[in-house]
Amino acid sequence: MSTEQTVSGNFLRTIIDDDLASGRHAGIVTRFPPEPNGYLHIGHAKSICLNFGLAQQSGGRCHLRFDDTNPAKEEVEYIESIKESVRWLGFDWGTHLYYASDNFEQLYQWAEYLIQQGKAYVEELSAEEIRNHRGTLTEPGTESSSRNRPITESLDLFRRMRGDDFPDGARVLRARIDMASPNMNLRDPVLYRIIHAPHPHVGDAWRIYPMYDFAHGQSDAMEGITHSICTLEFEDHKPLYDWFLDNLPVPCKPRQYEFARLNLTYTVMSKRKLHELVNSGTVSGWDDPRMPTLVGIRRRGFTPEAVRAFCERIGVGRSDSWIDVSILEECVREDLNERAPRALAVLRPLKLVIDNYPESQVEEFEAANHPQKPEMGSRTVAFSREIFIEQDDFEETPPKGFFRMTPGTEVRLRYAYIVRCTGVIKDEQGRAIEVHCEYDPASRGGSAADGRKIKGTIHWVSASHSIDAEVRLFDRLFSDPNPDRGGADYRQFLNHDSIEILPAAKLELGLASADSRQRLQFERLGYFRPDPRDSAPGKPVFNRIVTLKDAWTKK
RNA sequence: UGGGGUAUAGCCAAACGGUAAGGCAACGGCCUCUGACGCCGUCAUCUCUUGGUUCGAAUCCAGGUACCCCAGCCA
Repeated sequence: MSTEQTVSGNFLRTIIDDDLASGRHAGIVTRFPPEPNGYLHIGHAKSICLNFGLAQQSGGRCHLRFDDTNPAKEEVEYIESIKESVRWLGFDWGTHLYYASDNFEQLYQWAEYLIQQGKAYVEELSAEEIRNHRGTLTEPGTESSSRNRPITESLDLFRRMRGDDFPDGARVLRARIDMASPNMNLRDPVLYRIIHAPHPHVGDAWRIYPMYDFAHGQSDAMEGITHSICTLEFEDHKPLYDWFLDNLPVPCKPRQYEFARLNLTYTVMSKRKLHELVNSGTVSGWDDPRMPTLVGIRRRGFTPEAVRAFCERIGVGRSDSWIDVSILEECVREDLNERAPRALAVLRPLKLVIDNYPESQVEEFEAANHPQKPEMGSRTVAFSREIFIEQDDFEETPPKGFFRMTPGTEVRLRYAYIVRCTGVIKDEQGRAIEVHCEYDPASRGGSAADGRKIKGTIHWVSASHSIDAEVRLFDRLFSDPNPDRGGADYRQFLNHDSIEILPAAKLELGLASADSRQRLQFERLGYFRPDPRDSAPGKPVFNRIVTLKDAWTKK
């Protein structure tokens, strides 16, 4: 059934396979149920890949359902962005797009049904009073006098709640379960509250809105969901989830299963904190390339393939886990190494003059677009007497093991010639501003005529055959692996060097017309792509997606 | 302190009573016109801990310990 890639089993896969094998279910139906109150992030990607992936692998289907039960926090903007991000990740819900709000009438009827059964009642205590009645983790709650209100009275009150007879907060509908339950969720949870706010999907049709607990399971049931997969913190809600399904005439009984949410190092994932980063101007927006949002990593240049590979690689379990962000970066490298054409670019230019090269001469060298993939073709790059090399590739007094350019030794200019450094010109501060060298005319193309081995190869760009471009380098948003650690203010761990803008990098000519759909490897530097928002025709602004692995600077 | 969870290598994660998969990282080596890529090798006598059952335990039982979640009219 599945392809050659052996997907290692996880506990959810096992449950589904068993259910299929035992005939408990003829087909699998899952759902991804975001609340449209913010943008999706990499943690959601894990859930999306899980839900859609599990359904896909078992020939079932996965629904996209908006859990839009709280109009005070939800917006159309988020609905659209979420749809866009799920599609970008590569998943298709087909015709199965749902909104919990489309079920409001049925949910309302079911709420009346519970009242009639004596299993729900209208409460007039304030939020604070309800809290005080709830008890604590170790002490049982106390029943409110509303609990024994006659059914007809609750029914009348509930209908008046719907009919807009009360202001926000004046009444709620509660389930009548057990104020002494050790599970706080069962201490007569609130089912409906009054909110006077326009709803992003159903407009002003309602004044009362169901709580998550009253909407989620029933919506699952109405959609015929077989496996309702959510994160661990909802485990305590499962008895409530089941209570509704057992006490209401629902068409089927989905089962809830929980998995551990994704935690990524050097970032934050809570919607509240992401909102704060955006609203405080710490980042430029939800799609800032440093953000863990899907719109952010998309703009940065990560591919959906890489994100999916990441979700596959990290696995699924029930123990709290912290995934190192370098695993995500490695997935991006693996994907881009295969498909990104190579190019030459110098980020921090240092002029190199080849003294014995004819003043006005220009040569063209052939450069492979991918060293392992001749089918990706080649291009020509212009070479002349004055070129730019990377500042990091020159050291007047090199550390041990350095085999780039240094006075007296030879180095290869990729695809061009072998040169020997003859000297350096420095400014008053002692910084190299111009390096001089002589080339070996017999090494045209980069290979020595006598077969001598040249250890170092550096990249370059011809001074008069290059364009200037802005290049943006991104680093982790936080300097601590876990900015949430110990309840401290995560903002104190902000990495103030998380973005570096290089205003005048030198790029080989062909890059002037680079399109934001292209992702390139700048040889020896990393993977880059033109920023889709800030690039202009003929004037790209490049984002560094991720660096190349570097065994040298690591030492 | 009530309830619900989780503990297998630096980070994830398999193993379902039969003798600790795999990935990432790390380390050593090879290759190399990208210090990239690729390739080869090394990497848990042991599964939080203490006892017990068993011919045999990461798996079963009992007791500890640590960490996470729950007292929203959020999801």
